[in-house]
Amino acid sequence: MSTERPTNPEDIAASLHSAAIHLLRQLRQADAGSGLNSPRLSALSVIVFAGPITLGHLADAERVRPPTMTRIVNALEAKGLVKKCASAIDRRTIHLSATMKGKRVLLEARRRRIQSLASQIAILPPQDKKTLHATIAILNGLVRVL
Amino acid sequence: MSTERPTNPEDIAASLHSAAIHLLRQLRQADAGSGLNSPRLSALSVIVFAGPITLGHLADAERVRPPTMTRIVNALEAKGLVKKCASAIDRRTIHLSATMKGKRVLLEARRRRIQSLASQIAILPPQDKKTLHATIAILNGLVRVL
DNA sequence: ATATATCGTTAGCTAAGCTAATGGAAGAGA
DNA sequence: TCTCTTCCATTAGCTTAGCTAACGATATAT
Repeated sequence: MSTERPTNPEDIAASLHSAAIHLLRQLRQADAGSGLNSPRLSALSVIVFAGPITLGHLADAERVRPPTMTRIVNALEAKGLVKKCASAIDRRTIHLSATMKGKRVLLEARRRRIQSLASQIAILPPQDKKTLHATIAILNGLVRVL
Repeated sequence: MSTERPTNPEDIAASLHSAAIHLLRQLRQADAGSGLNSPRLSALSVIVFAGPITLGHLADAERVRPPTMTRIVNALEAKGLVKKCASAIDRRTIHLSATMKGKRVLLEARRRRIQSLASQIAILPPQDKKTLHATIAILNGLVRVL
């Protein structure tokens, strides 16, 4: 008897993993228009959506060490996309937030990424759209647990 | 009237994008045990599953330039994970394939990634598993078109 | 036979990954 | 109040990865 079963957790996990890799690899192609490379775009994204945020938390969120994030943030600041504010409460830390320019650049980059995917989703049968919608809640639950 | 609709393509696209990012970021944590960094692991993965493959095609698949892939492949070869074979047909090209050691390292790394995800999927309700299973086919179709 | 195109490599640049060490600041304990 | 420990981000210094341009060897077209 085959172990290939529709709801075998290992098979689902492997296929989800593969699909996510290919999806992001494709979507990343649209980033060339942003003028930022992947690590910078990713950091800016977290600052825009989760800011203000400390450098340590940002490094945690991006799974890199603080020295690495220091350089990335310095580059974003030099481009006028991010600003640093010292904390009045704890002067060891800095609070990072996006400038208006930074928000604009990030949202434009995100729009480019999302747009081609959205245009493909738009032509799917309604049942497929519903399936995708249901999947998102499941995936969000999985990611939170991991 | 709200534009937030369950099957609005933009919303689905944005949420899928975000979920994929978070999923892979989480899974990438398991890679530390492999002894390889992300670019090398990724290249090895393509060689194991799509090999033998030329350096140019591998660079295309990974969305980097040939000089970048040359260095990554040289490092993998130095570690005994990959071997290069000159082509008898076209002596400009080389064929890359994984060694037994390379396959072992990659499959072990992949097992680590998949395992934690599979253990979470295993405890989902059967309906959620079916939803995920249905989603994979849809996602594979989307990725192919992009 | 010659010119053009292709494949992968090398050179040289910038950026990103790391650890260790550092300086400044905050907190805990005596 | 002083001292020690811990915390936060930066700097230094290393390796690796990203790029383009140029190159040499090879294949293809004329």
